[in-house]
Amino acid sequence: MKACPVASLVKRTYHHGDLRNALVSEALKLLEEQGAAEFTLRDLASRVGVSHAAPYSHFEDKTALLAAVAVEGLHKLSAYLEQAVQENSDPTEQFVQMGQAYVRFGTEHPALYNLVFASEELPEQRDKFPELTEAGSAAFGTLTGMLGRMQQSGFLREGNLDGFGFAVWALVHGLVSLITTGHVECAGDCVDGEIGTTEEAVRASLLGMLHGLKNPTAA
Amino acid sequence: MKACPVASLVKRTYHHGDLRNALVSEALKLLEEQGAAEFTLRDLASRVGVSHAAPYSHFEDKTALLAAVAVEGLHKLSAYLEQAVQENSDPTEQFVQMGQAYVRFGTEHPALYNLVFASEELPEQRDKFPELTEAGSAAFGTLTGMLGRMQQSGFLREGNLDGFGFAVWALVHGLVSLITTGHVECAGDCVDGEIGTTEEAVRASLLGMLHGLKNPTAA
DNA sequence: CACCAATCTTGACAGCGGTAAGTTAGGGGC
DNA sequence: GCCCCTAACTTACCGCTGTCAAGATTGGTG
Repeated sequence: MKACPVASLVKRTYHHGDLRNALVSEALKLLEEQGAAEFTLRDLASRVGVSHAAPYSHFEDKTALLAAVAVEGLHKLSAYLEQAVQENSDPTEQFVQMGQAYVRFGTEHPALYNLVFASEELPEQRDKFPELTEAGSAAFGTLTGMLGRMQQSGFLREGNLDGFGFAVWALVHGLVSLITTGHVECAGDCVDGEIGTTEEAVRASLLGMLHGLKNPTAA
Repeated sequence: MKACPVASLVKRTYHHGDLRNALVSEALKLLEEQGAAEFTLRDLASRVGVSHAAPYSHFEDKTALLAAVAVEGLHKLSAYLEQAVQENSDPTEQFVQMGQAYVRFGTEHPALYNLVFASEELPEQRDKFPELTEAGSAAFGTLTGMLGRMQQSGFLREGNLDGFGFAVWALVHGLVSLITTGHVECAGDCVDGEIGTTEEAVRASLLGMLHGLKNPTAA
């Protein structure tokens, strides 16, 4: 009997063939279904159809496995952001749409987002996973790239680009975090109420920040 | 022998006398020393000098214990914010100082802050712990209260107060989260470098957001 | 003084991440 | 075509965790 070279559900053999990728992609699914707190190596392994110790042949650690998943998440996030750049030409709309794309990614994949940005263990081991830093810098670069073009065209005022990026990133990151943890509805009853839908509130926040970064002499 | 009515280190008796408060305050210390991930009920119990199951006489759950700790954290945060209001009269400075006080609280007590705002289990069980919602609303009220006074004096433009508060809160929350998780230095090498210290970057971000909320006809 | 109920201890359980030693089998060298 | 080496996988185990049940202790009330 031939071994199945790619991950599939037909007839497991002793050697899986592509366990590493199967683990990462199944972990992504698992994170969509449940939170990161309930995420278990043993559960993941049994879903892929291997024993609970098999992942240790491909990952040093649970953290190392999660780091690989986080890299995938960052690539996904970058795709969201790039799309917003390409679909809009008007600078204001490009800015707002990118911010909303960021928030959309976070709210559509809360566990994955939390893993990437709110987890405590990944940052300290970041030097062990250079891919993680690369993918993060790429996403941040998409943001500062857009800001740079807006600045060069005179739409944004002078100032350090990384500083602008930091402020914008903090805003959208905070929006995602407050929305996904459910802190929005409770402290003010503002969402879907007085200030309209969450999306409108996000747009308003982004416009506020953009106004602070704008070139005052521009239209 | 008389029992010691307050928590103390002298001669444990079978009945502690004030175990509930002792657990909460020791948990606060423990969170200062180590992250929330390493926080263990058994460790906490042994530090207080009781058996590992003793906390279950006072808390239904580990989550319930953490909820009580989170309430304390929110009270501390409120104190930080109130202080910023009382120590500044100039509206711009009051706004910036409150934001910086928020960020200072988060960076000085990262594990406690994370427990309150980034934890995944507390929100879903918030209806079980009404004190948690109350304390959160109080802190949010300090923010919107300040914004309301600034709006009434004409310093801020018209608009929904909760919406403004949501935007500002998201910004400072994002700042805390990015700083404490260490995502700032890596993606842009901006802190303590090109854009100066973290504190300056925080101030600049707050000024940007404030500018977007200002009344354009004001000075 | 006796008893009750709250408090605390002891001991157990399942499930977790991680390790060590043994088993299987794919693939290169002959 | 065969052998054997090694990577991949399994099984069994460890210490740890949160949680529960049953029993021990005792302050306070009648």
